Amino acid sequence: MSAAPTQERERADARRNRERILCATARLVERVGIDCFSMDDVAAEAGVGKGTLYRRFGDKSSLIRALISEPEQAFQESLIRGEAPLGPGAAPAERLHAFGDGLLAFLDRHVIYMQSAERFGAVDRYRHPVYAFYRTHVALLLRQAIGDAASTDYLVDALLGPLGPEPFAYQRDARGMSLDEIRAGWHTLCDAVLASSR
Amino acid sequence: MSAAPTQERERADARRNRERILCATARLVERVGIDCFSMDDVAAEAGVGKGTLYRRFGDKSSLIRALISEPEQAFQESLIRGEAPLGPGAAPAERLHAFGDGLLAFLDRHVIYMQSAERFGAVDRYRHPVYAFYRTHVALLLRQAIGDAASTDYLVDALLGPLGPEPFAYQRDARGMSLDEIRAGWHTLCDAVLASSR
DNA sequence: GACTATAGCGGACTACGGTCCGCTTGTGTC
DNA sequence: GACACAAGCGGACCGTAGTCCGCTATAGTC
Repeated sequence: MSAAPTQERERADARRNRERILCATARLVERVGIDCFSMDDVAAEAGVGKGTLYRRFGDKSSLIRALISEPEQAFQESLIRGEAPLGPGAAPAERLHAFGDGLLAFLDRHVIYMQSAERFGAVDRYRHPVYAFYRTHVALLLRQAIGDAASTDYLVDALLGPLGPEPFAYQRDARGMSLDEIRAGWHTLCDAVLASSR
Repeated sequence: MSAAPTQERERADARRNRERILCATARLVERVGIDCFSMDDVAAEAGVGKGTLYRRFGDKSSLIRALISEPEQAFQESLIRGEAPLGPGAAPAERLHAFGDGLLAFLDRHVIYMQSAERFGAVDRYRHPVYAFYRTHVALLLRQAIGDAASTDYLVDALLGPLGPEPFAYQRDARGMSLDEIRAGWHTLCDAVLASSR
């Protein structure tokens, strides 16, 4: 429970309250489930005022995302500096497949948080900085793999589409697909796209 | 402004109020823009109580969707009974392309409503009956075109993904793509998927 | 240790979506 | 036309996300 100081200097009470809030939120999620607690509940559980909550986390969406910020940042880190095939060193096509596997594994664990955060979020998934990050990554790999065609940019979004929280949750929970089936499906899609410009 | 009686018998005052509400909503949307009015505003503008609003439309999402229910139903109708290539009579692959064009044209006109409805909706896009309808349609065409493989079902979702309100709005408004560029991109994706199993 | 500027705090307040329930009005029956 | 009854109505009410601003605690300075 730390979720990045981010600032150059953090006052002691601020730090204490940030941790309190994150712990309280995690406790509430475990006790009553995600989506079954209000921001007032969090404030009460943490023993802070609502103003403090919003000063630190902006909105409910950010608070929920903060709960999974560590694994999310770790995944992003491993894309840039991790070991091949997720990180640099492998062939672009191979890295692309590894990226899909990695993101699907991440979703399989954290999708409830992602969905909840999205429900309360002011910006949709596509406008979120994290999407821009993934987009850049996939665009680079795709261009390396199949070169630069008019529709390459579009195909990036097409590949990222099924890796969003809603489609994933739909496939897994509503359609009852296993993680392996979803993975296999995405690899088929990925191969189709990779083959399209060759 | 009618949006389907749906029931076997509708009382006169109920009908009158339904029309009032729909007209008032349309007027508000035009005056202040979508998302800039509350349900209280609608009730006041229509001259009815809030209870009436919710009795007829369930929630804000449904109210907004009701505004575009006529063109939406017309589009669905043309998929089933319309002229080829959108309706029956053309080759599956051709119908698939026509479906994408048609849905993108629909989105281009109504995406603001779709997004707003989704923001307030209790169920996400994938759980909405309309998605199930499109899904069945595309699944049928895809199976006719490339046969039944393990991942065919997944590819249906992959094809429908970029035809959602959020990705469309992102591509058009945030990325500045023209409708033609988006169309071309989807056709590329569609062709890639169609070629994948041949 | 006293002083000060300010980052941080807290909770009353607002706006909004949605519910509830007693009252009204339309409709079908005689 | 009178009656009964149910479909429909309306607005007070509730819970929740998010704001605002006067007050407090902290961290540097001397």
